[in-house]
Amino acid sequence: MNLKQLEVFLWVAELKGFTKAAKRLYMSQPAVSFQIQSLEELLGVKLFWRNEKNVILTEAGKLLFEQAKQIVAHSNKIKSVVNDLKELKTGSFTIGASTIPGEYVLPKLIGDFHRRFPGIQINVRIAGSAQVEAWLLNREIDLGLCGALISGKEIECLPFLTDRLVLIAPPDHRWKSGEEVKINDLIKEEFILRESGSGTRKTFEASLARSGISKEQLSVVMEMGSTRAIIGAVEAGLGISVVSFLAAREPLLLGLIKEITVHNLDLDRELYVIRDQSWMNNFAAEAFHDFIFTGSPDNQGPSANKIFTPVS
Amino acid sequence: MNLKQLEVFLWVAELKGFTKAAKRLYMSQPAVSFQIQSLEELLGVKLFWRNEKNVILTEAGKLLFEQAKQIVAHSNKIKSVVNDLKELKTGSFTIGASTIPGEYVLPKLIGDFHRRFPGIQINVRIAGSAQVEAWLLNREIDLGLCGALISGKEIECLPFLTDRLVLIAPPDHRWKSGEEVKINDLIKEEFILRESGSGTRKTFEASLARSGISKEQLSVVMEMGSTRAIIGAVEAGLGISVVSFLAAREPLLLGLIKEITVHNLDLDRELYVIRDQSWMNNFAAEAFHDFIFTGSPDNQGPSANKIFTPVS
DNA sequence: CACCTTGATAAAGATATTTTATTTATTTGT
DNA sequence: ACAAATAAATAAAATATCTTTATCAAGGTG
Repeated sequence: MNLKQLEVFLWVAELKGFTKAAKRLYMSQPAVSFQIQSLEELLGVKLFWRNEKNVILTEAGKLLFEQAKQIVAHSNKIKSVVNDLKELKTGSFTIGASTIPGEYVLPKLIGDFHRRFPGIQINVRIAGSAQVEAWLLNREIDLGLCGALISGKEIECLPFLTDRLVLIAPPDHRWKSGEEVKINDLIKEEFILRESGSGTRKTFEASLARSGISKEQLSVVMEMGSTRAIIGAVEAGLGISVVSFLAAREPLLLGLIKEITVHNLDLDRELYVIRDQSWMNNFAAEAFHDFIFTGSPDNQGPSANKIFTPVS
Repeated sequence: MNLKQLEVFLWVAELKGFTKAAKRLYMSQPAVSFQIQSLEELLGVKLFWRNEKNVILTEAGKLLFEQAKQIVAHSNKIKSVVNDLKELKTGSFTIGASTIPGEYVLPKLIGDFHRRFPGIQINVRIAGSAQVEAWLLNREIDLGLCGALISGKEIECLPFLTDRLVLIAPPDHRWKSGEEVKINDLIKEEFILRESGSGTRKTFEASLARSGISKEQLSVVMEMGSTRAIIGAVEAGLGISVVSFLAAREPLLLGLIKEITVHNLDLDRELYVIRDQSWMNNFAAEAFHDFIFTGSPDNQGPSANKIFTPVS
């Protein structure tokens, strides 16, 4: 059997005539006869009662008519369903993000994207950078947002946002807000930091190393797995810290903590979108990837991209 | 789109390989590649992620997989549904019958037929012979059972059962049960008869005419539309009548009425199956038509055919 | 590094479908 | 009733489509 046969059959039944169906289908009448005959032969029944002046469905024809309508409709629907996928009217993808981009960048991005493409379901996973990379290689996520790369051999990695780390201190710290201190002054302080291996910690230690200070010279009094918890600890006067500006912004504005500038210490760090080049493209994931750089058309890009210079 | 493409697609997806699908489908691997490519081109999406060692469905492929399974299953079902019709596992037809065959022959026939072909739905209409013929020409019924024909030009008409009319009288009538009376004796009697135009009445009048008695010579004291009602009236002593043996049999056996023989009066009459030759065949109706003559295989024909000589 | 498996591609060959031309049957208009 | 018209069937040629054989390229394996 064959969809062409069914389609021709439906039109012959609908228009009650081989010639009429042929015109409707832009084919010759013998071709219609041929399709109907081949279908009748296949099924072993006459489908039409050909007679004086009219062509009428037999019982088997009536039965087939109902079934064929459904099949042809269903097969046409396939095209539109696949098209919906291409046109981002439907679809889904999974994005993984490390904590800073996941908590401070992704929510707004997702919000804007969802407003633009309401039919797309987005699944989000948040964990450490290493886990995000593992998920990607494992093909459990379509895209990742993270602060640092580990292996990176098969992974496409594009910077999409420049974050910077800021030195924060409790409001009652002897350094004044906005004061510029020297790098060596840091050695005397007590630090509360994210665990080793976290993107933030690695960035900070790399910056110090560039300024000739080894990580062992710092006095780390506490390690915490959550940037928000660290900020809370700094607020409480337990020590000072270096955290992503993205996370510190609100407590800074509220005066719960203060920012200290360190002379000559470069604390900028890129945030990256990562993607497995060797894996297939998912329309929605690709659209989101583009969206990260271009932003929504009806909304001049995610706010994070405005605050920090977007990097193509 | 085309069912072949979908079928090949399903097997490639199922077996996760072009070569494996090719073997399963008894075709060459390039033919499989061709079908998948043409489908991908048609839909404008990649359906498989072809890679080292494995072939994996893309998102669009997964979507298509679900739809294609249904379509292919549905199209396969068509063949079996049509086959059920051919094999009389399903189907329906409408039969019309005049009162005598409809009430005394058809019930048993239908019962036997239904036992033999339980999937077939039978619709029955009962009315006068003229109405049955009109229904047939109007194509409202597939078959008809009746006692007499009117036009008959386009109608195939086969006798399937010989009925005979019997003269019945009340138990207390002066004629004795089984007594043979002369035709002229009938003129002195008071008759209760079916209406003019009914098969029974026409047969009776035609028989009388053959014996030289015109219908005006009879004294008809009552006309009734129902044979059963006539028998009741005869029981009650309102007169005598001539009715189908089929209808009179039970009251005769119970002694509620008695049968009188009329010397030299031929009251046999055929019952006919009628069919419109110029109309299409319905599998179930045709099977029933055959069944009327051959009877059920597991049940030596309908009892009516045993009591009266069946006529081929 | 030779060898095997898997899918893609090209070109020839085989099928299937469509068209043009014609036939048959029936209907319609005069 | 007879020519013209309409509708479907059929035959043969033309075309389109699908399949195969042969071959290639890439990746994995012993």
